[in-house]
Amino acid sequence: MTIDKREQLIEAGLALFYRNGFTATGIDRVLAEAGVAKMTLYKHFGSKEALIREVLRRRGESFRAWLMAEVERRSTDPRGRLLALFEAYGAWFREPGFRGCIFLNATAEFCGIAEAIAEQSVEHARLTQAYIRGLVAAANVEDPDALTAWLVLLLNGAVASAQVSGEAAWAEKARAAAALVIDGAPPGQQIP
Amino acid sequence: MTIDKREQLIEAGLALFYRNGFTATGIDRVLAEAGVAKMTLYKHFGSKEALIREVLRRRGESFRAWLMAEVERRSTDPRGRLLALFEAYGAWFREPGFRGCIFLNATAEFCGIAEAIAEQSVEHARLTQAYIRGLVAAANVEDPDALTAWLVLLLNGAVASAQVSGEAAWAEKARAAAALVIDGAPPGQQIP
DNA sequence: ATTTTTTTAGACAGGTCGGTACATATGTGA
DNA sequence: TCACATATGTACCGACCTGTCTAAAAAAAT
Repeated sequence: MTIDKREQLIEAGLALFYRNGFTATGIDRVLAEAGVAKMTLYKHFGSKEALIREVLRRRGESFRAWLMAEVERRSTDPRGRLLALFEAYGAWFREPGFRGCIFLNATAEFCGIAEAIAEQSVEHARLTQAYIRGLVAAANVEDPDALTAWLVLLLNGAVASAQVSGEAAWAEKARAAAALVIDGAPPGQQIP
Repeated sequence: MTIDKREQLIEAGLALFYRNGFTATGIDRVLAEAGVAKMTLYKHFGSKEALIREVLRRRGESFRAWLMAEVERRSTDPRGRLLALFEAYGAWFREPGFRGCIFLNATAEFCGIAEAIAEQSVEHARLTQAYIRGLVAAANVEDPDALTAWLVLLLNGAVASAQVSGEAAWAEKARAAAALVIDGAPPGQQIP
């Protein structure tokens, strides 16, 4: 095969699930978009749920890679990188077709219903927070775990608020709040 | 009729839509739960979408009323009431069957798809923010709009994080961050 | 007691859902 | 050239979807 059918299914699934929701998107629409036969989907994934899981796993990988690259590109200063998180989110909110975070959306649809899918969101949150925790560690503050939690709260809040209101400016408001909690967090012991 | 059928439909719809999602919940399940005939639903609401809209409208009213009562009950001090928002949210997160905010869930399913439904979430956010704005106004800070936005971000972030992780403790983390931004916000001009 | 409104059960329509079966075709490597 | 894996189209399954219809029953109002 010149083109990997499996890949096309994941890409089509990502686009359609994100745009129209998971439950509302039928298998047939994914097949039509991917240009693939139904049996091929079930050979590769076995079920719609498994396809969704794989779509989320892949989206998590690429989103975190994108976020890290954006943060590193925007600043080299440890504190600047924390603020760069919010700038990257602002750019994300302004992408055409932005419809919130697919993991928060998946949680809204599947938490308490399809745990194997919801687990992907937990995992993405865990990995994203671990990355932010690393950025915070470089910023030398007294309580890095607390600051990490505050930044995560502001980031998630910005996503939710931006999705509901359609206003990407929530990213800048969150950035301002982040600047305040970063400065408000007492610095750790100075290295002499 | 001894019992109002319309009311039963709204209550059954709220419970089922919240627990299992909007798209995933069929009309028939709502009818069975409400103990009502199908025609009665369509006489009262005309469509599933209209029922969802009414469910959200009613849920918004009762949630905001509950939140206001909780905040007033927990503190009389202006700053204490801002923190009481987060304490009320913590109690909410710990309610059995908590599955996030039904408005954020509705936005995840319907934003960009069924605007008449998504609009209910926008309206709820608007009214909730107006209430918080009033609380902030009483706290006498220099930039009440900014503080309102920061509190909203932390509240929404707490809901999203608590839903994904299942950990209600995010409410206390958000409360700590709120205390920081409240204290970090310079006080407004003192009345002599 | 009679009229009027509301609610009922159940069948029905026209689709879509996720998933399976099967026989054919297409491409690949030995 | 032959064998093998992969992908194809299409039909099909039973279940479920929202919404409509009808004719009878229950309830409310007069």
